[in-house]
Amino acid sequence: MALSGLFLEIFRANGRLVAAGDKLVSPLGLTSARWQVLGAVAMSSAPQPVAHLAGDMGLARQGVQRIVNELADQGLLAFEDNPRHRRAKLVQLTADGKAIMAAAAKVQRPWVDDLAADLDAGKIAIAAEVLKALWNRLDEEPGVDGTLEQD
Amino acid sequence: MALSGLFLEIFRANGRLVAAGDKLVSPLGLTSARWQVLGAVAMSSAPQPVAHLAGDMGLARQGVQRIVNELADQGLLAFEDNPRHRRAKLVQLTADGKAIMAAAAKVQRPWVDDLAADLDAGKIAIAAEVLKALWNRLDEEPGVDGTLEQD
DNA sequence: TTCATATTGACAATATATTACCAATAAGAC
DNA sequence: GTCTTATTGGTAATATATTGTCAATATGAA
Repeated sequence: MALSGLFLEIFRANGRLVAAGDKLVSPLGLTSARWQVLGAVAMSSAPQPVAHLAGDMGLARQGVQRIVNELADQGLLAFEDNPRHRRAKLVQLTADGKAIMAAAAKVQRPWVDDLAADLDAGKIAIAAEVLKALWNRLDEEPGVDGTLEQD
Repeated sequence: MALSGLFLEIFRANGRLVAAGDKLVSPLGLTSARWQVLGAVAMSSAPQPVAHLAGDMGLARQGVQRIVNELADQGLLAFEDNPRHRRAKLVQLTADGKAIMAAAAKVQRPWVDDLAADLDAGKIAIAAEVLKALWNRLDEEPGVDGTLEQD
């Protein structure tokens, strides 16, 4: 089954990407996970509560919460009052957070460009399309009772 | 940059696959990680020491060691003396281990077939090819000093 | 309003992974 | 033979992520 083979490649690629990301941004005092959280905040058009960020990333709410709290302690993220929900504060990049993301982008760009040079752009697009279709199907996957579970 | 987008899809797909695998084999008392270790043992043509299995999986030796030890305590794996190395025992599936892998395959097959039905087989192959090329490049990636690090 | 439901954050327990370091073993250079 | 190096397993500390549970808050139905 070709699809099972793809699964193994996804596991392997994921591990290497996390390791490579850790190495890339460790001089900035970041890790892959923290960088990804900062990226999710940066990419969102408007400030989001933690639960929404976790949903975007496809991760459990609680894990993202832990990292967001630590990044806030570190001064890279800040909580803003949410007029629509008293508890669900909106997460924003601070000036320091924006600066560190700019620094990360600066080391990331040549690294990604170098990687991309060896790969076929059309095939990259197809791979991204397949993976997105795959995880979208997995998100819809019903439980044994036919319901979709949350949290 | 299209490649950066692919990275995000890999992270998302990885998380969903682990979650789906956990759900699939939890009735058997397995997790995704243990299932993958058992799979690595099953797929190897000859019994391997733990360090080789970890290399095949692209994971740190120590993490695989922990799971192998637990699976051995559970009676699913067994260590066999290695004539070429006194410490590096060879890991093998026990009868129980083979039975549980057969049971896992039985629930996995229809699940994978169902997923594959919605995806283009040719594109799956391309995606696997791209991911393999990607992590191969990441494995070669030199450190800042130009050397390849191990362990 | 009142009630049920969903969302959100907080906290704890656990599984999964990493890195770092050490000891035992093996292989090869000399 | 000796010495150096690489491989391998063991152990510990830590980061990452999951699930489970609870309380606070918001939403919508009755």
